[in-house]
Amino acid sequence: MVTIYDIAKKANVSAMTVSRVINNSGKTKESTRKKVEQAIKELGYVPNSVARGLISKQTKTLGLILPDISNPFFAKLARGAEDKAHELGYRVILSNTDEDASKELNYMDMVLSARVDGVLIAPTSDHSLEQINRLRAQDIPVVLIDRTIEGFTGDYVLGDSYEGSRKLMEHLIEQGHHNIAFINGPSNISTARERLRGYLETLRLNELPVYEHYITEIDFKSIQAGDTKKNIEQLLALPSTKRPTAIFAANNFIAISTMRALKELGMKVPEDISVVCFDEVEPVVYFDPFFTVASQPAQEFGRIGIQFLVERLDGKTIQKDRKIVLSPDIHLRKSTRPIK
Amino acid sequence: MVTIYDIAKKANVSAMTVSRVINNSGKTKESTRKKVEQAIKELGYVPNSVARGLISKQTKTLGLILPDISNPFFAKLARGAEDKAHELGYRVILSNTDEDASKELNYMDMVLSARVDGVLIAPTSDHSLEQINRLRAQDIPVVLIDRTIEGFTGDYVLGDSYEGSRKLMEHLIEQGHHNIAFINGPSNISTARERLRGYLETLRLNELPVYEHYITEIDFKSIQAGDTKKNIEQLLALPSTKRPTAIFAANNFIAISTMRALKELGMKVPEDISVVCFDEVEPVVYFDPFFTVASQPAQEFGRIGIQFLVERLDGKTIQKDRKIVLSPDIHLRKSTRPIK
DNA sequence: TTGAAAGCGCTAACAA
DNA sequence: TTGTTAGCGCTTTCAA
Repeated sequence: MVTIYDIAKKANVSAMTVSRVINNSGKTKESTRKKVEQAIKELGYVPNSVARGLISKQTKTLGLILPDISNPFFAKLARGAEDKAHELGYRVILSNTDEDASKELNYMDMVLSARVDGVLIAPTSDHSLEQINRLRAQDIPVVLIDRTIEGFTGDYVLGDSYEGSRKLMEHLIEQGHHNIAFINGPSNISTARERLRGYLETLRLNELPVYEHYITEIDFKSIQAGDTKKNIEQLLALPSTKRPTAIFAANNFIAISTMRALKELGMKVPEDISVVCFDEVEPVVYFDPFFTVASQPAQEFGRIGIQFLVERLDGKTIQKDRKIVLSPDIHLRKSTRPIK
Repeated sequence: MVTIYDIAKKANVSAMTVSRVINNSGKTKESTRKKVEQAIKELGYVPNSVARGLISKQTKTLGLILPDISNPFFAKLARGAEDKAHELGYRVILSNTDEDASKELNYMDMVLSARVDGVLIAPTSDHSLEQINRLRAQDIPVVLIDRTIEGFTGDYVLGDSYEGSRKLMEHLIEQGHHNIAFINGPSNISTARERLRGYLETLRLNELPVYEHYITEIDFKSIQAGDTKKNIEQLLALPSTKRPTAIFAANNFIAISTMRALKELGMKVPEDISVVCFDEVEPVVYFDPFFTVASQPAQEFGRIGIQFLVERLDGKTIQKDRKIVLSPDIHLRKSTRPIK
């Protein structure tokens, strides 16, 4: 592997001069710079970021910690993040937590040992705060993405879960639905709490009763295991007058598993029951927009998150926490229909 | 930031002893190890991989270079790769080339400067060979994923594009389709060449004529720009007896843009025209399997690719190139129908 | 079983 | 404008 000393020898200068040429720092005579650049080209030299990182304490690497990159929402977010990071001269290390706190901890150690300059994370739960503070203790800036955490101070980029929830619910109610079931994610994730808040508030504003048995929670692993069907079966087991006419699925994966369960149970959407959800069900949306959804600008989440992170690294002078909450777009499509 | 010297001081030993404890190398007395471990815990020490990497010339980091992580096929592949890498103790740096050779070159420099231990790449075209050889020249193992390159020697993990193509075509022909258009990806990508070979061979075996104007190519950027519509319009402009009754879209993104164009042009699938493609259109497939596809085990691509890569790093003793070609699964669904 | 010295590739600080 | 020296945090080598 070629080092600056090889270049120095070839160009008949000192290693320091080579360093200056590479970094465009200090003064170098035009002619020596030419010589050095020539040698670099001939030997195919590429600077060693590892050595550079050791001395400068900047690895130009960021950690991106997400629940699951195979969820199109997070894939888009990751794409936005990676693009922005690359624009700004940073590399991105990817991790998938599967919403599992122990995996998350594991990846925290990993990014710590890698000495990343900053971390963009969608935390698995409020308990992640402890891990985040571990990073903070090492002066590693952390920006939250998609979710916040109780007691967290710092930058974040979220979607407006409350607003999206309000709008989806209003839509259903306008369509005549009064019995609306809500299949939520785990309430230790902020988006779930906000979506529940929107659900309850909309019922209240419309003077509709809250039926506790309409509200269920399901976590990532249970969705994967196909347990959504149990939630649905319970709802359908209710006496026909009490059975929900619509389901609000709190995210795209819940919506998909809900659709699957409904199908297996012989229920047609929207004929027999209406369904709405958060997040697009991509990429099919491009040719057959089926779901009525609250769509979030995932790619923007990623771009802005990285932007904030890097600004913390560069400027260091930003005093105030920046908390961005992006509004979802409501798309009315074919998974809902008016009743009575 | 805590270093081994801080630990050494606290535990009243030398830095070297701390190093030995951390790495479980050499002999250390039980009691000193305890002392050191205690100090590590108290100070929250995490080893610095950067320093380690400088001396050991192993960064425990791999490069993953893909066209676009927001394509569910590559997202799944990335998920498999990241999981396997993590199991084996490696970090993954993610890059998106958008099938663009200059972006690819850019990322090659990036992984080179990061001194990754190995690279898993879906190359943008046969021209990527030059870049790959640059890595090889630095003794960085490269494993190809999803695609191969003319003149490449080394490990790869591909899907059997020829076989998938053959089977999709046989299915269409069995259904009575004789006029089958083929919208392919750019022929400088091996999968496109193999899929074309399968297309042509199936026509030949069935003694059907090849119509040159049925075969078109479209690249990544043109798909993004919505140009697929032009290809479709040309096909539909043919006199009705010569118009294709089915379209074979070479991948999921082409299929989606084809569906969209057909819709805009007032054509229904499968009523007016049948469509088949490569790769699942996820995640909708889980509740509404629409497309007749050749489905590839994307996650396996990633897992096996990383496995091969790390084996090169560890063993170094593998002489023979390992070339894995995984068969696709054909799923017959609702996007095709028999004619006449 | 433990420690001291040297050096990985680079750059900050100073000197020439 | 260019070069010398030292050291980032760690591990390899050799010595005790």
